Amino acid sequence: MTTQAAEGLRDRKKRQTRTALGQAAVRLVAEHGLDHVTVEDISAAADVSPRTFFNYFASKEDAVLGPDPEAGARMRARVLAQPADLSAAAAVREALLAEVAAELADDREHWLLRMRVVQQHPVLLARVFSGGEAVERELVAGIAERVGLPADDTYPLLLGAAAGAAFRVAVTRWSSTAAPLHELLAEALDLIAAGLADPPR
Amino acid sequence: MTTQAAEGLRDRKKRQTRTALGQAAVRLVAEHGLDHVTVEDISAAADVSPRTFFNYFASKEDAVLGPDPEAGARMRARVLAQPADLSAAAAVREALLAEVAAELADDREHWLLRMRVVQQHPVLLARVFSGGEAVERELVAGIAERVGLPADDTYPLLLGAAAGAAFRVAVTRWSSTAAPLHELLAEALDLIAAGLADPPR
DNA sequence: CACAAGTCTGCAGTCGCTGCAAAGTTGCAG
DNA sequence: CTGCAACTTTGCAGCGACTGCAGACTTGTG
Repeated sequence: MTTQAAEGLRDRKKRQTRTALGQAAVRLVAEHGLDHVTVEDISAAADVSPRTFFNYFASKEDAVLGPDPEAGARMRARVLAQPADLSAAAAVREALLAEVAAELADDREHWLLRMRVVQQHPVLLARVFSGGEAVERELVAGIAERVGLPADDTYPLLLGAAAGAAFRVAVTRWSSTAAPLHELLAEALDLIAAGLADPPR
Repeated sequence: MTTQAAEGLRDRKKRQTRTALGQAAVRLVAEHGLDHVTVEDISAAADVSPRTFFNYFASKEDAVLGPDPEAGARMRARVLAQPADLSAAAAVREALLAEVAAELADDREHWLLRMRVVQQHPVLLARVFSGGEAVERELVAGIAERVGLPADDTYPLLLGAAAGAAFRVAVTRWSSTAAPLHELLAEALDLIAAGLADPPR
């Protein structure tokens, strides 16, 4: 998120390089498509050697998605911070909406562009939220803690996976409508909370 | 599923090669782990050239997962075949349970081994069911048709994604319990149908 | 200023994956 | 059963992702 004040030259440079790579990746992929952009291109645009690219990201896809290692911890904290009278599902709903809002407020341009890239490359969709990623695992841990169940119980796993599904669907739909993302996300989460009952005709 | 009677030598050989590759892939990966097995190893075990491997599967992962191009159509048909008085969510529930039962009955050994491999390699988990795969898209199409909504409406997309999530969670849990898969799957689907309400303490 | 620790880079190599064209098989019509 | 058309297999050449290693360079510290 926002940059810490007390950090040396070294760390600042690292951060700069990382975001330079991430932004170059998103921009180039948006322009030319995922597999018309090589790691070499991205590195060149960020003015580092291709080898250095892999010191920052494990794969080309990671550079586009900008993993954000703190996102998991944030989601976990958000879930636990919701009022105690909310059900777990409602807490996850609020946490997710808040996270998306915060993310959008922080980095708007880059985030929008990234989402646009993702919806053009479904390969990436699976990795955005769910898929054994650290984010979902942390979220599941938060849910488990909140409801007092082990993290490998069906309920937390499922609520976490369902939240991921709602998020992906919202992003997917977002590409084909004019509606703002948070509305689509809220709609999806509500549908799930209603047990996916048949929609009104 | 079961092999057609009327097919020439040519097609039979193709089918044989495909399953030989698939089985070799699963077996070797189960023994040595996903990235200690090369495409060359798999091809050698199936007694074809590495180049031929790629005439059958687009990637090493595909060989392990054995995409089954008909699975999507089957799921779609199953959803539409459920009694009309069932809600869409219930129809999906029955369809999924039936598919899993049929799959297990058909190919038991190979399927069990494959699932075991998957749970050891979370990278594969994302691709098993969901993730922009053809299966989920067909399922969504079936749901959409059943409820009379366009296939890019939130409801069908979400129900399809939720079914995928339930499936993945069931497989995940399956690895750490003694319970049969269909029970875990039913439990997960029921939880979703209940709107993921807080579990009883 | 010197030294430890960390970072960047080039190099060499493995593996996944693709296009192409030659060689081998199978299906079929005559 | 022969010869041709259609299809499959294979080798080859090549790109690009990704990794380990070791040396050069930079930054933090006493």
